[in-house]
Amino acid sequence: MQFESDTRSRILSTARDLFHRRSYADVGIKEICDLAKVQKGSFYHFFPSKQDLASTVIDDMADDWAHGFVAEAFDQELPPLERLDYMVDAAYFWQKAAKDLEGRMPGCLFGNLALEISTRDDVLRAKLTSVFEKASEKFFETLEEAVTLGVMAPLDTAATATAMLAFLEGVILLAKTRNDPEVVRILGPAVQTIRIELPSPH
Amino acid sequence: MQFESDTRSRILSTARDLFHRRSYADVGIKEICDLAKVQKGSFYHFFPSKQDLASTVIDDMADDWAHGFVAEAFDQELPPLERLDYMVDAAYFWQKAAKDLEGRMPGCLFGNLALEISTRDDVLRAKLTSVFEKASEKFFETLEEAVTLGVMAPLDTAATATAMLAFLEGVILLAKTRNDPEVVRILGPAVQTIRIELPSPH
DNA sequence: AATATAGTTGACTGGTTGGTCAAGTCAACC
DNA sequence: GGTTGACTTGACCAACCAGTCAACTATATT
Repeated sequence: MQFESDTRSRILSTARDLFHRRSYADVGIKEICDLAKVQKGSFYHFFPSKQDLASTVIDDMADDWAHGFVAEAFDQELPPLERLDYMVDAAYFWQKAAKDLEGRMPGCLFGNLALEISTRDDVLRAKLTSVFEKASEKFFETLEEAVTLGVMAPLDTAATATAMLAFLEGVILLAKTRNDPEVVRILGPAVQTIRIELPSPH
Repeated sequence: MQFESDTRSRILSTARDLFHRRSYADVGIKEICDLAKVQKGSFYHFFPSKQDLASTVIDDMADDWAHGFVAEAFDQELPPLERLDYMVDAAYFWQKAAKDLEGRMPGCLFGNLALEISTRDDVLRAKLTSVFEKASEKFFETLEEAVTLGVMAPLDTAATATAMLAFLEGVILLAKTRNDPEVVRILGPAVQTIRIELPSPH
């Protein structure tokens, strides 16, 4: 037994790619197997069900994400407000690259899956909630630091962090609908203007 | 022949409801027919295909929407900034009502469909783009008025309008993922803080 | 060499999918 | 009373779906 069977990881990356470019319901296991050059039975040797595959895909992508450009964007070395710009830039370049390559803006895998399956599958919904939660925490830390450094007036950092994440998801949604990554570049930077004030004292 | 055949409108409202609560791919024509108490053949008498049904559902919902709470929220009588609050309130109450009734937050039908099918069907994607375009125009008019009245400092009204729409869609996406309409109530009002400045004259 | 186990193969199942169609019903009009 | 055309009926279809399975191979352990 290897660290990670080649077959398994081939299934995983193919599924991730197809789920991202199309949707959960629209991609069948047969198609995944064909593209990954794997037999049906082998698939079910590694994954008990399609739902379980989706669950693993989410974990897998969340991992890559956290160790990839999210880690880069939220680099502690960068001044806090620049991290927000970095995040927007990274989203723009990624979406643009995908569009240039395949003609279509795939959007955010997590956002896509969330809207598609969160009314049908509570297990996956919970998983996606926690992915968003973790992303929101990165924004939170960034805002806390910005406030501490005095580059941002005090505000409700927790709520604002979530609002910023929501904004980015919304921008990507709109950009995907227009199939135009430029939407991300134009609207994205406004993430810095979003503010939710602290509950007023007295 | 009536103004609108009862059968047709029964199919339409059933489909709209199911597509909204679940998804396009997850709802089959048989299920729509069963719930609408209509035979398969009758369905295909009125709609040439499932795609055409979806197209009609989008038009139908966009119409109801434009003449319903969007018309109310963007009422010319209201001060411009209050219209934004009204919009958020309306979204909150609608989502909350749906959740109280069925246990699930359905989110925004347009947003849901956009992420699910816009990489697969350009006809429907174009239709959704125009729905968002129209909504964005309402924000645009509101911002223009706010600037004219002097209650808002001059800014890039067109870009900000789209950004505000994106924000609301993102907030609803996150709320749906958490299955918690309160997210809309808490984050929604921050829509007023979003600003995209005019290109600097220098 | 014998055994155990991880991985692979591809045919198979029962159910569902979007969509078709020939045969019919019914009300309106000539 | 005959004809037209909108509407309805339900059986039917090929393709596809997620998932199963018994037989097989390859490798590692004893």
